[in-house]
Amino acid sequence: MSKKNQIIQSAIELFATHGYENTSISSICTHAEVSKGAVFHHFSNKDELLRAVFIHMAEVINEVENDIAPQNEGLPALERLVNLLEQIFLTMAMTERHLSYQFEFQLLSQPTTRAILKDLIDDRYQKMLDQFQSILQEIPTANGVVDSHMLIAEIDGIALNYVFYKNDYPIETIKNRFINKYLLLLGFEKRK
Amino acid sequence: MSKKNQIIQSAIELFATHGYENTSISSICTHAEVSKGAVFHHFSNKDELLRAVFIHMAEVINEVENDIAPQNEGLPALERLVNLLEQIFLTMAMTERHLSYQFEFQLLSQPTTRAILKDLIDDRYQKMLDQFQSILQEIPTANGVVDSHMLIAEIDGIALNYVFYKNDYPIETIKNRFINKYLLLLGFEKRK
Amino acid sequence: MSKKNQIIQSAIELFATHGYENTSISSICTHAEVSKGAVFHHFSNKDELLRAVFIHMAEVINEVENDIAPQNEGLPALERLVNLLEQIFLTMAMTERHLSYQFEFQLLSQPTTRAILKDLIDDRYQKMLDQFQSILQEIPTANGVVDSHMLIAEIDGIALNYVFYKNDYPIETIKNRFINKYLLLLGFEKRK
Amino acid sequence: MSKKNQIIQSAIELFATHGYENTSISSICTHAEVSKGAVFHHFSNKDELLRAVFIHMAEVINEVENDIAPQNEGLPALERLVNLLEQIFLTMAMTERHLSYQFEFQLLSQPTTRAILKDLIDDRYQKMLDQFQSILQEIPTANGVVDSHMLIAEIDGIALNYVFYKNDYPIETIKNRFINKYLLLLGFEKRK
DNA sequence: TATGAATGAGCTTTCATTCAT
DNA sequence: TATGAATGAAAGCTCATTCAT
Repeated sequence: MSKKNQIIQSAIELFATHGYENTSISSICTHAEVSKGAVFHHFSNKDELLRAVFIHMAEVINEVENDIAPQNEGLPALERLVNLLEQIFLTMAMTERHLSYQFEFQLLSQPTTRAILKDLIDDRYQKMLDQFQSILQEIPTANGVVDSHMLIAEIDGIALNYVFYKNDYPIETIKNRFINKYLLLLGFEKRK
Repeated sequence: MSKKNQIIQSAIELFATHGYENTSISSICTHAEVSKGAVFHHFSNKDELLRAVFIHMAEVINEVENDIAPQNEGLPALERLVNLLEQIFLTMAMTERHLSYQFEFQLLSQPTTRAILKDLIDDRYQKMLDQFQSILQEIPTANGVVDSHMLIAEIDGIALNYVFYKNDYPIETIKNRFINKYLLLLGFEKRK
Repeated sequence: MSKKNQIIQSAIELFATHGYENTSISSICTHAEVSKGAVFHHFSNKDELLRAVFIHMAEVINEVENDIAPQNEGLPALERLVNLLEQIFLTMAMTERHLSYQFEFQLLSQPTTRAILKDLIDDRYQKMLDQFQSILQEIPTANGVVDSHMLIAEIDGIALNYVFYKNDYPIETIKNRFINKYLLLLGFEKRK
Repeated sequence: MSKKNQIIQSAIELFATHGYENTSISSICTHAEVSKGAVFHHFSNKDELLRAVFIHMAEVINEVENDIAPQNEGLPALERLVNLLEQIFLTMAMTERHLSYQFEFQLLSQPTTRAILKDLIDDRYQKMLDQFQSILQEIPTANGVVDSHMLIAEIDGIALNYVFYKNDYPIETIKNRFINKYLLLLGFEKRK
């Protein structure tokens, strides 16, 4: 792995566990086993490193999603919606993803990091919005824009609470009642 | 207002707008027009100040809620649920509350602040859980525990997204569809 | 006990165990259960408190010595010398005295405290010198001035090492060989 | 000279003259003409700087001693003892050494510094003990362990008093009577 | 590319001291 | 006498960043 990648990997880990402000460049160097000069050679400053980290994380997530997405081709909208939600809850339950979820919430809710990443965050939100809208516009009972916002928000909220309360969280039951709620709202029958 | 209160007020404002880690005691002193010594006279360290701030915020919120709660006495469970949700969305829409919402998400998602406030956060979550459960247990079609968790999580998520995207956010329509979803899930008719 | 005395007692204990510079007025207040105002009411500043502490300690030591001294009246010089040395080693071995020995060495060897107490320290040294000289001048083989200085210095050194190495220190044997050395130097027979 | 050495040199001088607790890192920086960052780059904290200073001083002293020691090879024990004592009194009388003597007493008698340096102080004491014992064990009338402790303690005491009272101190006469005392104790004739 | 010594501003915290009550 | 809130200078230490090598 290149030094640049070592740095990004260590930064992800340390930013996520201790927070951006509480992670010094020094500690990243120690963790990544590189010198301070190396960090500033590859990234002009700490903010740029954070942006690189955010972009890297988005790429990793995209790869995973792209692996699954094609299977949805050609299915009716309702099935695609349910499949998408199932997939989202599935990745949410993967414990190795918890850290990156936590990290993202941190970046969103901290004023400084939010400002640094503003454009990237907005892009990312727009993509999620498009993904849901492209499905919902095919369902006449749906309010494409509003329901997309609502879906994203609610999933965010569930992920937020889940990753922080982990063990005791009834995530499986929530998933089922969550999907059923939407089926009913859109005028379909409950599952099971 | 006592100096101690001046300090807490300034801390709330600055912590919320710049983040806990990015707010120096010095800047709080300047803003509150007190000396550095005064801060450490009243709070043993910055962490304790944060806890005092969190407790103060919870008290203010409680007062508001207690003003409204009594009106719910004696009503049927479903009506109490809808009233509660209406009230939550109402306060969420009050722009003067946006800052404190943002602040809370920040505190929850930042590992350091979360650790400092762990007990207080847990208490607060438990209280919200109890509030929803005491209503839902009277509705046979509800799954008291699960639905309470889900309600809290979804409201969190909507608030999170709303306070960050503000102007463009279709909060009113979301509120209505949100409440309708729950009515349908619990086997009732949609409103309107 | 008066507040003033409470303060002095606490100051002795804390200065001795943590050092003068590492003992804050605040910690003395906590320990003595008095307010900060009380300390500055009785002592104009921290230096004056130190002087009061030093004077108090000297008084306590004097009282002990004066209890024993009269028994030496009328004895021949050599016997008075031996008795005095025996008494000094006896008090040195009292564990409750170790703290005040340590404290004194601290005050002597720290430039700041030494400066604050200069006059008191010099007085005290002069008194010890006089005490030994008044005995030694009656012994023709002694060099009154020099041997007094030497006795004081050596006793200091033994006390210094003893209080720091405590348990393993062969203080009893040292005492005997120490006294014998002086008997031989002054032309007398060894004891025992 | 490297910056690291500049820092150590300045620290020795300032610690010795003002005391460890009364010497700020800032003042060391000014004196050594380096930045604060440089100090903390080379020493993880003030305590570690003190340890480095102590170790450096011990090395310097060792070099001096090693220059003289070989001349003692092969001589009878009594002569080696006298030579060693002569040498110790000689270095004690060198005014440029007074500062480091004072400094050492300060470090020994201050609870905080003593704790920081505990292992180094104990090592150093053990070495002195070994040095005396290796000589005394060849003299049948000596009590190797006890007399070594006593010698160290008494020399300490004399040095302590000498460096603090300097000018008026009859150090030369004390030296002679000191050595004679030991000659007599060990069953030999006085010198001169 | 990469190193790590060096910088200096800024941080949290401590503390002797003052003063209105 | 006694309190304790308030002050502000100064402490130890951290850290992003620069730069000669």
